[in-house]
Amino acid sequence: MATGRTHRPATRSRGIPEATVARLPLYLRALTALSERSVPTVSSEELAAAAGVNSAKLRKDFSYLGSYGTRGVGYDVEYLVYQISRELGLTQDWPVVIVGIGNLGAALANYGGFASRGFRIAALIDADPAMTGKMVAGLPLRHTDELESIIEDNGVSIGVIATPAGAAQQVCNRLVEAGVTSILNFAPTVLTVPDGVDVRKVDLSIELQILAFHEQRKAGEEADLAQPDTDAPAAPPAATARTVPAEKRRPEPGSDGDIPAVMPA
Amino acid sequence: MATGRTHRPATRSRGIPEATVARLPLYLRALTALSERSVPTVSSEELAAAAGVNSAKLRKDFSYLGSYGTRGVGYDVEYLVYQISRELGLTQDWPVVIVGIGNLGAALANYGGFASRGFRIAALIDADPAMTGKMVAGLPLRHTDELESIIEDNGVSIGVIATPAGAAQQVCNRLVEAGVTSILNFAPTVLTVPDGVDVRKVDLSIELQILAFHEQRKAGEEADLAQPDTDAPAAPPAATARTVPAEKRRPEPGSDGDIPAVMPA
DNA sequence: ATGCCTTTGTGAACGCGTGCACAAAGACGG
DNA sequence: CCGTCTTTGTGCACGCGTTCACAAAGGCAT
Repeated sequence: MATGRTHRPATRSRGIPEATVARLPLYLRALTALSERSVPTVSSEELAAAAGVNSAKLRKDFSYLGSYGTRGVGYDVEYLVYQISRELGLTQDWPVVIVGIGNLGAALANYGGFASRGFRIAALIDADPAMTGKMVAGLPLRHTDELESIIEDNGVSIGVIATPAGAAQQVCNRLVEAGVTSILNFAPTVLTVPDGVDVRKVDLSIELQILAFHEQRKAGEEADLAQPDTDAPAAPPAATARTVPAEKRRPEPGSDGDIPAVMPA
Repeated sequence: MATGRTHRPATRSRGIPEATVARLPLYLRALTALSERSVPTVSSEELAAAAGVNSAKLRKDFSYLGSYGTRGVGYDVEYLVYQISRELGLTQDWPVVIVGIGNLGAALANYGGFASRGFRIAALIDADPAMTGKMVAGLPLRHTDELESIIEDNGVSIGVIATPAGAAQQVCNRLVEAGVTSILNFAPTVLTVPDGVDVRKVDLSIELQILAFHEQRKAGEEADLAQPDTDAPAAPPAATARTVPAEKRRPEPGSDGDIPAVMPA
Protein backbone atom coordinates (compact mmCIF):
# COMPACT_ATOMS: atom_id res chain seq x y z
CA MET A 1 0.00 0.00 0.00
CA ALA A 2 1.76 3.06 -1.17
CA THR A 3 -0.78 5.18 0.38
CA GLY A 4 -1.34 7.17 3.47
CA ARG A 5 -3.16 10.36 3.94
CA THR A 6 -1.40 13.07 5.81
CA HIS A 7 -3.18 14.92 8.56
CA ARG A 8 -6.82 14.64 9.46
CA PRO A 9 -7.60 11.48 11.44
CA ALA A 10 -9.60 9.76 8.74
CA THR A 11 -12.43 12.20 9.05
CA ARG A 12 -15.46 10.89 7.25
CA SER A 13 -16.10 13.58 4.72
CA ARG A 14 -19.78 14.18 4.25
CA GLY A 15 -20.56 10.90 5.94
CA ILE A 16 -18.51 8.74 3.59
CA PRO A 17 -15.74 6.91 5.44
CA GLU A 18 -12.25 7.39 4.11
CA ALA A 19 -11.84 3.66 3.64
CA THR A 20 -14.90 3.60 1.45
CA VAL A 21 -13.70 6.50 -0.66
CA ALA A 22 -10.47 4.63 -1.27
CA ARG A 23 -12.41 1.68 -2.63
CA LEU A 24 -14.78 3.60 -4.88
CA PRO A 25 -12.22 3.87 -7.71
CA LEU A 26 -11.83 0.11 -7.49
CA TYR A 27 -15.54 -0.46 -7.90
CA LEU A 28 -15.64 2.08 -10.66
CA ARG A 29 -13.00 0.24 -12.61
CA ALA A 30 -14.78 -3.07 -12.27
CA LEU A 31 -18.07 -1.48 -13.25
CA THR A 32 -16.52 0.19 -16.25
CA ALA A 33 -15.26 -3.16 -17.46
CA LEU A 34 -18.75 -4.58 -17.09
CA SER A 35 -20.21 -1.62 -18.89
CA GLU A 36 -17.95 -2.23 -21.85
CA ARG A 37 -19.17 -5.77 -22.01
CA SER A 38 -22.68 -4.36 -21.98
CA VAL A 39 -23.61 -6.16 -18.79
CA PRO A 40 -26.78 -4.46 -17.57
CA THR A 41 -26.77 -5.39 -13.88
CA VAL A 42 -24.51 -6.96 -11.27
CA SER A 43 -25.09 -8.45 -7.89
CA SER A 44 -23.00 -7.29 -4.97
CA GLU A 45 -21.48 -10.75 -4.92
CA GLU A 46 -20.26 -10.61 -8.50
CA LEU A 47 -19.01 -7.07 -8.29
CA ALA A 48 -17.27 -7.75 -5.00
CA ALA A 49 -15.45 -10.68 -6.54
CA ALA A 50 -14.35 -8.52 -9.47
CA ALA A 51 -13.09 -5.83 -7.15
CA GLY A 52 -11.47 -8.27 -4.77
CA VAL A 53 -13.44 -7.33 -1.68
CA ASN A 54 -16.04 -8.76 0.66
CA SER A 55 -19.57 -8.44 -0.67
CA ALA A 56 -20.94 -7.19 2.64
CA LYS A 57 -18.30 -4.49 2.62
CA LEU A 58 -19.24 -3.49 -0.87
CA ARG A 59 -22.90 -3.24 -0.01
CA LYS A 60 -22.12 -1.15 3.03
CA ASP A 61 -19.90 1.09 0.95
CA PHE A 62 -22.69 1.66 -1.54
CA SER A 63 -25.15 2.29 1.23
CA TYR A 64 -23.18 5.42 2.11
CA LEU A 65 -23.92 6.74 -1.34
CA GLY A 66 -27.59 5.91 -1.18
CA SER A 67 -29.92 3.05 -1.97
CA TYR A 68 -28.92 2.45 -5.54
CA GLY A 69 -29.61 -1.28 -5.77
CA THR A 70 -32.70 -3.30 -6.45
CA ARG A 71 -33.36 -6.18 -4.12
CA GLY A 72 -33.54 -9.49 -5.80
CA VAL A 73 -31.79 -8.07 -8.88
CA GLY A 74 -28.62 -6.18 -8.07
CA TYR A 75 -27.19 -2.89 -9.24
CA ASP A 76 -27.68 -1.20 -12.58
CA VAL A 77 -24.19 -0.95 -14.00
CA GLU A 78 -24.53 2.27 -15.97
CA TYR A 79 -26.35 4.01 -13.20
CA LEU A 80 -23.77 3.03 -10.65
CA VAL A 81 -20.90 4.09 -12.89
CA TYR A 82 -22.46 7.48 -13.09
CA GLN A 83 -23.17 7.77 -9.39
CA ILE A 84 -19.68 6.80 -8.35
CA SER A 85 -18.11 9.02 -10.96
CA ARG A 86 -20.15 11.90 -9.70
CA GLU A 87 -19.34 11.13 -6.09
CA LEU A 88 -15.64 11.04 -6.87
CA GLY A 89 -15.86 14.25 -8.80
CA LEU A 90 -14.91 12.67 -12.09
CA THR A 91 -17.75 14.27 -13.97
CA GLN A 92 -15.68 17.37 -14.13
CA ASP A 93 -12.32 18.08 -15.65
CA TRP A 94 -9.34 18.29 -13.30
CA PRO A 95 -6.32 20.10 -14.65
CA VAL A 96 -3.12 18.66 -13.16
CA VAL A 97 0.49 19.70 -13.22
CA ILE A 98 3.39 17.30 -12.94
CA VAL A 99 6.55 18.77 -11.49
CA GLY A 100 9.85 17.01 -12.03
CA ILE A 101 10.07 15.31 -15.40
CA GLY A 102 12.73 12.68 -14.86
CA ASN A 103 12.23 9.03 -15.55
CA LEU A 104 9.24 8.79 -13.28
CA GLY A 105 7.70 12.10 -14.23
CA ALA A 106 7.91 11.21 -17.91
CA ALA A 107 6.35 7.84 -17.23
CA LEU A 108 3.50 9.54 -15.41
CA ALA A 109 3.02 11.96 -18.25
CA ASN A 110 2.69 9.05 -20.64
CA TYR A 111 0.44 7.07 -18.34
CA GLY A 112 -2.96 6.67 -19.93
CA GLY A 113 -4.79 6.14 -16.68
CA PHE A 114 -4.69 9.82 -15.89
CA ALA A 115 -6.19 11.31 -19.01
CA SER A 116 -8.85 8.64 -19.20
CA ARG A 117 -10.52 9.57 -15.95
CA GLY A 118 -11.11 13.24 -16.29
CA PHE A 119 -7.62 14.29 -15.36
CA ARG A 120 -6.00 16.57 -17.88
CA ILE A 121 -2.33 17.38 -17.76
CA ALA A 122 -2.20 21.14 -17.81
CA ALA A 123 1.58 21.29 -17.88
CA LEU A 124 4.81 19.42 -17.29
CA ILE A 125 7.27 21.41 -15.23
CA ASP A 126 10.96 20.83 -14.69
CA ALA A 127 13.70 22.86 -13.08
CA ASP A 128 16.35 22.04 -15.68
CA PRO A 129 16.59 24.94 -18.14
CA ALA A 130 18.16 22.64 -20.71
CA MET A 131 14.98 20.60 -20.79
CA THR A 132 12.61 23.54 -21.25
CA GLY A 133 10.67 23.31 -24.47
CA LYS A 134 11.47 19.65 -25.00
CA MET A 135 8.44 17.57 -25.84
CA VAL A 136 7.28 14.82 -23.50
CA ALA A 137 4.04 12.95 -24.06
CA GLY A 138 3.08 15.55 -26.61
CA LEU A 139 3.50 18.45 -24.23
CA PRO A 140 6.31 21.00 -24.07
CA LEU A 141 8.25 21.10 -20.82
CA ARG A 142 7.86 24.35 -18.95
CA HIS A 143 10.39 25.82 -16.60
CA THR A 144 9.84 26.05 -12.87
CA ASP A 145 9.78 29.83 -13.12
CA GLU A 146 6.41 29.58 -14.77
CA LEU A 147 4.94 27.38 -12.07
CA GLU A 148 2.82 30.03 -10.41
CA SER A 149 1.45 31.51 -13.61
CA ILE A 150 0.60 28.08 -15.02
CA ILE A 151 -1.34 27.16 -11.93
CA GLU A 152 -3.25 30.38 -11.79
CA ASP A 153 -3.98 30.57 -15.50
CA ASN A 154 -5.30 27.03 -15.62
CA GLY A 155 -7.00 26.93 -12.26
CA VAL A 156 -4.96 23.91 -11.24
CA SER A 157 -5.81 22.52 -7.84
CA ILE A 158 -4.03 19.16 -8.05
CA GLY A 159 -0.27 18.82 -8.32
CA VAL A 160 1.96 15.80 -8.77
CA ILE A 161 5.48 15.94 -7.39
CA ALA A 162 8.01 13.65 -9.05
CA THR A 163 11.15 15.56 -8.20
CA PRO A 164 14.13 14.30 -6.22
CA ALA A 165 13.54 14.25 -2.49
CA GLY A 166 15.64 17.33 -1.89
CA ALA A 167 13.47 19.57 -4.02
CA ALA A 168 10.09 18.20 -3.03
CA GLN A 169 9.31 20.42 -0.06
CA GLN A 170 10.24 23.59 -1.91
CA VAL A 171 8.14 22.62 -4.88
CA CYS A 172 5.34 21.72 -2.53
CA ASN A 173 5.49 25.10 -0.87
CA ARG A 174 5.29 26.88 -4.17
CA LEU A 175 2.41 24.74 -5.35
CA VAL A 176 0.44 25.38 -2.21
CA GLU A 177 1.24 29.05 -2.26
CA ALA A 178 0.00 29.25 -5.83
CA GLY A 179 -3.31 27.65 -4.90
CA VAL A 180 -2.88 23.89 -5.19
CA THR A 181 -4.82 22.10 -2.46
CA SER A 182 -4.20 18.45 -3.33
CA ILE A 183 -0.80 16.89 -3.85
CA LEU A 184 0.27 13.47 -5.00
CA ASN A 185 3.84 13.00 -3.84
CA PHE A 186 6.22 10.51 -5.40
CA ALA A 187 9.32 11.95 -3.76
CA PRO A 188 10.59 9.93 -0.81
CA THR A 189 10.07 12.66 1.77
CA VAL A 190 7.53 13.70 4.31
CA LEU A 191 5.85 16.85 3.08
CA THR A 192 4.66 19.48 5.49
CA VAL A 193 1.58 21.34 4.35
CA PRO A 194 -0.89 23.73 5.93
CA ASP A 195 -4.34 22.60 6.98
CA GLY A 196 -6.78 22.20 4.18
CA VAL A 197 -4.22 20.72 1.82
CA ASP A 198 -4.42 17.00 1.15
CA VAL A 199 -1.29 15.01 0.51
CA ARG A 200 -1.12 11.44 -0.65
CA LYS A 201 2.17 9.75 -1.09
CA VAL A 202 3.30 6.92 -3.28
CA ASP A 203 6.58 5.51 -2.14
CA LEU A 204 8.02 2.77 -4.28
CA SER A 205 10.84 1.77 -2.00
CA ILE A 206 8.61 1.59 1.07
CA GLU A 207 6.36 -0.88 -0.68
CA LEU A 208 9.27 -3.14 -1.41
CA GLN A 209 10.51 -2.91 2.15
CA ILE A 210 7.14 -4.01 3.45
CA LEU A 211 7.20 -6.95 1.09
CA ALA A 212 10.70 -7.79 2.27
CA PHE A 213 9.47 -7.89 5.83
CA HIS A 214 6.80 -10.44 5.04
CA GLU A 215 9.15 -12.35 2.82
CA GLN A 216 11.64 -12.60 5.64
CA ARG A 217 8.93 -13.68 8.02
CA LYS A 218 7.85 -16.44 5.70
CA ALA A 219 11.42 -17.69 5.49
CA GLY A 220 11.76 -17.38 9.25
CA GLU A 221 8.67 -19.45 9.92
CA GLU A 222 10.04 -22.31 7.89
CA ALA A 223 13.26 -22.16 9.86
CA ASP A 224 11.33 -22.13 13.12
CA LEU A 225 9.97 -25.54 12.36
CA ALA A 226 13.43 -26.94 12.95
CA GLN A 227 14.82 -24.45 15.42
CA PRO A 228 12.34 -22.21 17.20
CA ASP A 229 13.25 -18.70 18.30
CA THR A 230 16.23 -18.10 16.06
CA ASP A 231 15.02 -14.59 16.35
CA ALA A 232 17.58 -12.75 18.44
CA PRO A 233 20.69 -13.46 16.42
CA ALA A 234 23.03 -10.80 17.66
CA ALA A 235 21.12 -8.18 19.57
CA PRO A 236 19.14 -9.34 22.55
CA PRO A 237 18.91 -6.09 24.43
CA ALA A 238 18.58 -7.56 27.87
CA ALA A 239 18.07 -4.42 29.87
CA THR A 240 21.03 -5.26 32.04
CA ALA A 241 23.36 -6.05 29.18
CA ARG A 242 23.47 -2.59 27.77
CA THR A 243 24.23 0.09 30.28
CA VAL A 244 26.72 1.97 28.14
CA PRO A 245 24.60 4.22 25.99
CA ALA A 246 27.17 5.68 23.65
CA GLU A 247 28.69 2.37 22.82
CA LYS A 248 25.57 0.25 23.03
CA ARG A 249 25.28 -2.49 20.49
CA ARG A 250 26.80 -1.50 17.24
CA PRO A 251 25.75 -3.31 14.09
CA GLU A 252 28.56 -5.72 14.83
CA PRO A 253 29.20 -7.19 11.38
CA GLY A 254 28.98 -10.89 11.65
CA SER A 255 26.43 -13.35 12.80
CA ASP A 256 23.59 -11.87 10.85
CA GLY A 257 25.81 -11.20 7.88
CA ASP A 258 26.51 -7.85 6.37
CA ILE A 259 25.70 -4.34 7.41
CA PRO A 260 22.38 -3.02 6.16
CA ALA A 261 22.51 -1.02 3.02
CA VAL A 262 22.22 2.38 4.60
CA MET A 263 22.07 5.02 1.96
CA PRO A 264 20.40 8.27 1.04
CA ALA A 265 17.06 7.33 -0.34
CA MET B 1 -2.57 5.94 -0.74
CA ALA B 2 -1.51 3.61 -3.41
CA THR B 3 -1.60 0.86 -0.98
CA GLY B 4 -3.71 -2.00 0.13
CA ARG B 5 -2.67 -5.46 1.10
CA THR B 6 -4.53 -8.23 -0.47
CA HIS B 7 -5.81 -11.09 1.60
CA ARG B 8 -5.11 -11.74 5.23
CA PRO B 9 -7.07 -9.42 7.55
CA ALA B 10 -4.12 -7.44 8.80
CA THR B 11 -2.70 -10.32 10.73
CA ARG B 12 -0.02 -9.15 13.05
CA SER B 13 2.96 -11.11 11.95
CA ARG B 14 5.08 -12.21 14.82
CA GLY B 15 3.42 -9.71 17.09
CA ILE B 16 4.22 -6.69 14.96
CA PRO B 17 1.05 -4.98 13.74
CA GLU B 18 0.78 -4.44 10.04
CA ALA B 19 0.33 -0.71 10.50
CA THR B 20 3.59 -0.57 12.39
CA VAL B 21 5.45 -2.49 9.71
CA ALA B 22 4.22 -0.01 7.15
CA ARG B 23 5.74 2.83 9.17
CA LEU B 24 9.11 1.27 9.86
CA PRO B 25 10.52 2.24 6.46
CA LEU B 26 9.47 5.79 7.22
CA TYR B 27 11.36 5.80 10.50
CA LEU B 28 14.31 4.16 8.82
CA ARG B 29 14.53 6.90 6.26
CA ALA B 30 14.40 9.62 8.89
CA LEU B 31 17.00 7.82 10.98
CA THR B 32 19.28 7.37 8.00
CA ALA B 33 19.16 11.08 7.36
CA LEU B 34 20.11 11.74 10.98
CA SER B 35 22.87 9.18 10.76
CA GLU B 36 24.39 10.99 7.80
CA ARG B 37 24.41 14.16 9.79
CA SER B 38 26.18 12.22 12.54
CA VAL B 39 23.45 12.85 15.06
CA PRO B 40 24.08 10.35 17.86
CA THR B 41 20.65 10.21 19.51
CA VAL B 42 17.07 11.33 18.93
CA SER B 43 14.07 11.66 21.16
CA SER B 44 10.78 10.11 20.11
CA GLU B 45 9.45 13.62 19.75
CA GLU B 46 12.09 14.71 17.28
CA LEU B 47 12.00 11.54 15.25
CA ALA B 48 8.23 11.55 15.15
CA ALA B 49 8.28 15.07 13.78
CA ALA B 50 10.76 14.05 11.11
CA ALA B 51 8.66 11.07 10.13
CA GLY B 52 5.42 13.00 10.27
CA VAL B 53 3.71 10.90 12.93
CA ASN B 54 2.51 11.14 16.51
CA SER B 55 5.29 10.58 19.03
CA ALA B 56 3.22 8.21 21.14
CA LYS B 57 2.56 6.12 18.07
CA LEU B 58 6.26 6.02 17.29
CA ARG B 59 7.14 4.87 20.79
CA LYS B 60 4.50 2.18 20.68
CA ASP B 61 5.77 1.07 17.30
CA PHE B 62 9.30 0.76 18.65
CA SER B 63 8.04 -1.05 21.71
CA TYR B 64 7.00 -3.91 19.44
CA LEU B 65 10.60 -4.31 18.39
CA GLY B 66 11.91 -4.22 21.93
CA SER B 67 13.12 -1.71 24.48
CA TYR B 68 15.69 0.06 22.42
CA GLY B 69 15.53 3.51 23.97
CA THR B 70 17.09 5.08 27.00
CA ARG B 71 14.79 7.03 29.27
CA GLY B 72 15.73 10.62 29.68
CA VAL B 73 17.91 10.45 26.58
CA GLY B 74 16.19 8.97 23.59
CA TYR B 75 17.20 6.45 20.95
CA ASP B 76 20.67 5.70 19.64
CA VAL B 77 20.43 6.47 15.95
CA GLU B 78 22.91 3.94 14.62
CA TYR B 79 21.59 1.21 16.79
CA LEU B 80 18.02 1.85 15.76
CA VAL B 81 18.94 1.97 12.08
CA TYR B 82 20.41 -1.45 12.44
CA GLN B 83 17.51 -2.89 14.39
CA ILE B 84 14.88 -1.64 11.98
CA SER B 85 16.91 -2.74 8.98
CA ARG B 86 17.21 -6.17 10.46
CA GLU B 87 13.53 -6.33 11.32
CA LEU B 88 12.57 -5.36 7.80
CA GLY B 89 14.95 -7.90 6.36
CA LEU B 90 17.14 -5.33 4.70
CA THR B 91 20.33 -6.82 6.04
CA GLN B 92 20.10 -9.33 3.28
CA ASP B 93 20.08 -9.01 -0.46
CA TRP B 94 16.74 -9.34 -2.25
CA PRO B 95 16.89 -10.14 -5.93
CA VAL B 96 13.94 -8.63 -7.75
CA VAL B 97 12.57 -8.97 -11.26
CA ILE B 98 10.63 -6.27 -13.04
CA VAL B 99 8.22 -7.50 -15.66
CA GLY B 100 6.93 -5.12 -18.28
CA ILE B 101 9.49 -2.53 -19.32
CA GLY B 102 7.39 0.25 -20.73
CA ASN B 103 7.57 3.81 -19.54
CA LEU B 104 6.86 2.90 -15.98
CA GLY B 105 8.97 -0.25 -15.89
CA ALA B 106 11.93 1.64 -17.27
CA ALA B 107 11.45 4.37 -14.69
CA LEU B 108 11.38 1.78 -11.94
CA ALA B 109 14.54 0.17 -13.29
CA ASN B 110 16.26 3.52 -13.11
CA TYR B 111 14.88 4.38 -9.71
CA GLY B 112 17.71 4.59 -7.23
CA GLY B 113 15.60 3.91 -4.19
CA PHE B 114 15.49 0.22 -4.99
CA ALA B 115 19.15 -0.60 -5.27
CA SER B 116 20.04 1.51 -2.27
CA ARG B 117 18.05 -0.57 0.17
CA GLY B 118 19.25 -4.06 -0.42
CA PHE B 119 17.07 -4.68 -3.44
CA ARG B 120 18.98 -5.86 -6.48
CA ILE B 121 17.40 -6.00 -9.88
CA ALA B 122 18.04 -9.54 -11.07
CA ALA B 123 16.47 -9.00 -14.45
CA LEU B 124 14.21 -6.83 -16.55
CA ILE B 125 11.66 -8.84 -18.47
CA ASP B 126 9.45 -7.79 -21.36
CA ALA B 127 7.17 -9.66 -23.70
CA ASP B 128 8.13 -7.70 -26.80
CA PRO B 129 10.70 -9.72 -28.79
CA ALA B 130 11.87 -6.57 -30.53
CA MET B 131 12.99 -5.19 -27.18
CA THR B 132 14.95 -8.24 -26.08
CA GLY B 133 18.59 -7.48 -25.57
CA LYS B 134 18.07 -3.74 -25.47
CA MET B 135 19.79 -2.09 -22.52
CA VAL B 136 17.76 -0.33 -19.86
CA ALA B 137 19.34 1.03 -16.70
CA GLY B 138 22.48 -0.89 -17.56
CA LEU B 139 20.71 -4.22 -17.81
CA PRO B 140 19.77 -6.17 -20.92
CA LEU B 141 16.08 -6.83 -21.42
CA ARG B 142 15.18 -10.49 -21.25
CA HIS B 143 12.26 -12.08 -22.98
CA THR B 144 9.27 -13.42 -21.11
CA ASP B 145 10.16 -16.94 -22.21
CA GLU B 146 13.07 -16.82 -19.79
CA LEU B 147 10.94 -15.77 -16.85
CA GLU B 148 10.88 -19.10 -15.07
CA SER B 149 14.56 -19.86 -15.50
CA ILE B 150 15.58 -16.38 -14.36
CA ILE B 151 13.54 -16.69 -11.20
CA GLU B 152 14.82 -20.11 -10.35
CA ASP B 153 18.44 -19.39 -11.18
CA ASN B 154 18.52 -16.24 -9.10
CA GLY B 155 16.29 -17.38 -6.28
CA VAL B 156 13.97 -14.46 -6.86
CA SER B 157 11.10 -14.22 -4.40
CA ILE B 158 9.92 -10.67 -5.13
CA GLY B 159 8.44 -9.62 -8.44
CA VAL B 160 7.33 -6.24 -9.76
CA ILE B 161 4.58 -6.15 -12.37
CA ALA B 162 4.52 -3.08 -14.59
CA THR B 163 2.73 -4.56 -17.56
CA PRO B 164 -0.55 -3.39 -19.08
CA ALA B 165 -3.60 -4.49 -17.10
CA GLY B 166 -4.49 -7.19 -19.56
CA ALA B 167 -1.27 -9.10 -19.11
CA ALA B 168 -0.91 -8.69 -15.36
CA GLN B 169 -2.77 -11.75 -14.14
CA GLN B 170 -1.00 -14.08 -16.55
CA VAL B 171 2.38 -12.69 -15.59
CA CYS B 172 1.38 -12.98 -11.95
CA ASN B 173 0.45 -16.62 -12.38
CA ARG B 174 3.76 -17.43 -13.98
CA LEU B 175 5.68 -15.57 -11.31
CA VAL B 176 3.90 -17.39 -8.53
CA GLU B 177 4.23 -20.71 -10.27
CA ALA B 178 7.95 -20.14 -10.61
CA GLY B 179 8.32 -19.46 -6.91
CA VAL B 180 7.72 -15.75 -6.35
CA THR B 181 5.87 -15.14 -3.10
CA SER B 182 5.72 -11.35 -2.98
CA ILE B 183 4.41 -9.13 -5.72
CA LEU B 184 4.34 -5.40 -6.18
CA ASN B 185 1.66 -4.65 -8.74
CA PHE B 186 1.55 -1.44 -10.74
CA ALA B 187 -1.00 -2.71 -13.24
CA PRO B 188 -4.51 -1.40 -12.67
CA THR B 189 -6.07 -4.79 -11.98
CA VAL B 190 -7.01 -6.91 -9.05
CA LEU B 191 -4.63 -9.84 -8.91
CA THR B 192 -5.76 -13.21 -7.65
CA VAL B 193 -3.09 -15.19 -5.89
CA PRO B 194 -2.96 -18.33 -3.77
CA ASP B 195 -2.57 -18.16 -0.02
CA GLY B 196 0.93 -17.45 1.16
CA VAL B 197 1.58 -14.94 -1.58
CA ASP B 198 1.62 -11.26 -0.66
CA VAL B 199 0.46 -8.66 -3.09
CA ARG B 200 0.79 -4.93 -2.71
CA LYS B 201 -0.57 -2.62 -5.32
CA VAL B 202 0.36 0.84 -6.37
CA ASP B 203 -2.31 2.45 -8.44
CA LEU B 204 -1.57 5.87 -9.76
CA SER B 205 -5.00 6.70 -11.09
CA ILE B 206 -6.75 5.61 -7.91
CA GLU B 207 -4.65 8.03 -5.91
CA LEU B 208 -5.68 10.88 -8.13
CA GLN B 209 -9.32 9.90 -7.91
CA ILE B 210 -9.18 9.99 -4.13
CA LEU B 211 -7.65 13.44 -4.27
CA ALA B 212 -10.36 14.52 -6.67
CA PHE B 213 -12.98 13.40 -4.19
CA HIS B 214 -11.57 15.55 -1.44
CA GLU B 215 -10.98 18.38 -3.82
CA GLN B 216 -14.60 18.29 -4.86
CA ARG B 217 -15.67 18.16 -1.27
CA LYS B 218 -13.67 21.25 -0.45
CA ALA B 219 -15.26 23.09 -3.35
CA GLY B 220 -18.68 21.83 -2.30
CA GLU B 221 -18.29 23.06 1.24
CA GLU B 222 -17.62 26.56 0.03
CA ALA B 223 -20.69 26.41 -2.16
CA ASP B 224 -22.79 25.15 0.72
CA LEU B 225 -22.20 28.38 2.52
CA ALA B 226 -24.37 30.14 0.01
CA GLN B 227 -26.72 27.39 -1.08
CA PRO B 228 -26.92 24.31 1.11
CA ASP B 229 -27.70 20.90 -0.30
CA THR B 230 -26.87 21.45 -3.94
CA ASP B 231 -26.07 17.82 -3.71
CA ALA B 232 -28.68 16.00 -5.72
CA PRO B 233 -28.31 17.71 -9.08
CA ALA B 234 -29.83 15.15 -11.39
CA ALA B 235 -30.25 11.84 -9.66
CA PRO B 236 -32.32 11.65 -6.50
CA PRO B 237 -33.30 8.01 -6.64
CA ALA B 238 -36.51 8.28 -4.74
CA ALA B 239 -37.51 4.66 -4.51
CA THR B 240 -40.79 5.39 -6.21
CA ALA B 241 -39.27 7.41 -9.01
CA ARG B 242 -37.33 4.59 -10.53
CA THR B 243 -39.34 1.47 -11.04
CA VAL B 244 -38.08 0.78 -14.54
CA PRO B 245 -34.81 -0.97 -13.98
CA ALA B 246 -33.51 -1.12 -17.54
CA GLU B 247 -34.15 2.50 -18.19
CA LYS B 248 -33.53 3.88 -14.75
CA ARG B 249 -31.69 7.13 -14.61
CA ARG B 250 -29.24 7.43 -17.41
CA PRO B 251 -26.37 9.87 -17.03
CA GLU B 252 -28.66 12.33 -18.75
CA PRO B 253 -26.19 14.75 -20.30
CA GLY B 254 -27.00 18.14 -19.06
CA SER B 255 -27.57 19.64 -15.67
CA ASP B 256 -24.37 18.30 -14.17
CA GLY B 257 -22.47 18.86 -17.37
CA ASP B 258 -20.82 16.18 -19.37
CA ILE B 259 -20.84 12.44 -19.14
CA PRO B 260 -18.16 10.99 -16.92
CA ALA B 261 -15.02 9.93 -18.67
CA VAL B 262 -15.74 6.25 -18.80
CA MET B 263 -12.86 4.52 -20.40
CA PRO B 264 -10.70 1.43 -20.21
CA ALA B 265 -8.22 2.13 -17.50
C1' DA C 1 24.44 9.49 47.50
C1' DT C 2 20.37 12.07 46.63
C1' DG C 3 17.01 14.57 44.21
C1' DC C 4 15.44 16.69 40.01
C1' DC C 5 14.40 16.57 35.33
C1' DT C 6 13.80 14.43 30.96
C1' DT C 7 12.04 10.84 28.16
C1' DT C 8 10.64 6.19 27.53
C1' DG C 9 7.32 2.40 27.69
C1' DT C 10 2.62 1.08 28.28
C1' DG C 11 -2.22 0.55 30.45
C1' DA C 12 -6.56 1.90 29.21
C1' DA C 13 -10.17 4.11 26.59
C1' DC C 14 -12.00 5.28 22.35
C1' DG C 15 -13.22 5.14 17.49
C1' DC C 16 -13.07 3.30 12.91
C1' DG C 17 -13.47 -0.54 9.88
C1' DT C 18 -14.89 -5.24 8.97
C1' DG C 19 -17.77 -9.12 8.58
C1' DC C 20 -21.72 -11.89 10.08
C1' DA C 21 -26.25 -12.76 9.78
C1' DC C 22 -30.84 -11.54 9.04
C1' DA C 23 -34.97 -8.99 8.12
C1' DA C 24 -37.11 -6.24 4.58
C1' DA C 25 -37.87 -5.46 -0.21
C1' DG C 26 -38.88 -6.41 -4.57
C1' DA C 27 -39.05 -9.37 -8.93
C1' DC C 28 -41.26 -13.11 -11.06
C1' DG C 29 -44.15 -17.11 -12.01
C1' DG C 30 -48.46 -19.11 -11.60
C1' DC D 1 -53.17 -11.43 -6.37
C1' DC D 2 -50.25 -14.36 -3.81
C1' DG D 3 -46.28 -17.13 -2.69
C1' DT D 4 -41.55 -17.99 -3.44
C1' DC D 5 -36.98 -16.88 -4.19
C1' DT D 6 -33.20 -13.80 -4.71
C1' DT D 7 -30.52 -10.00 -3.21
C1' DT D 8 -30.11 -5.73 -0.85
C1' DG D 9 -29.42 -2.85 3.23
C1' DT D 10 -28.03 -2.77 7.97
C1' DG D 11 -27.87 -3.78 13.22
C1' DC D 12 -24.51 -5.67 15.89
C1' DA D 13 -20.33 -7.40 17.69
C1' DC D 14 -15.53 -7.80 17.39
C1' DG D 15 -10.79 -6.48 16.67
C1' DC D 16 -7.17 -3.38 15.19
C1' DG D 17 -5.12 1.01 15.54
C1' DT D 18 -4.60 5.46 17.72
C1' DT D 19 -4.13 8.53 21.38
C1' DC D 20 -3.90 10.12 26.08
C1' DA D 21 -1.78 10.23 30.21
C1' DC D 22 1.22 8.61 33.62
C1' DA D 23 4.32 5.75 36.25
C1' DA D 24 8.91 3.94 35.95
C1' DA D 25 13.59 4.57 34.57
C1' DG D 26 17.67 6.57 34.00
C1' DG D 27 20.97 10.65 33.42
C1' DC D 28 23.10 14.46 35.59
C1' DA D 29 24.17 18.03 38.73
C1' DT D 30 25.09 19.09 43.26
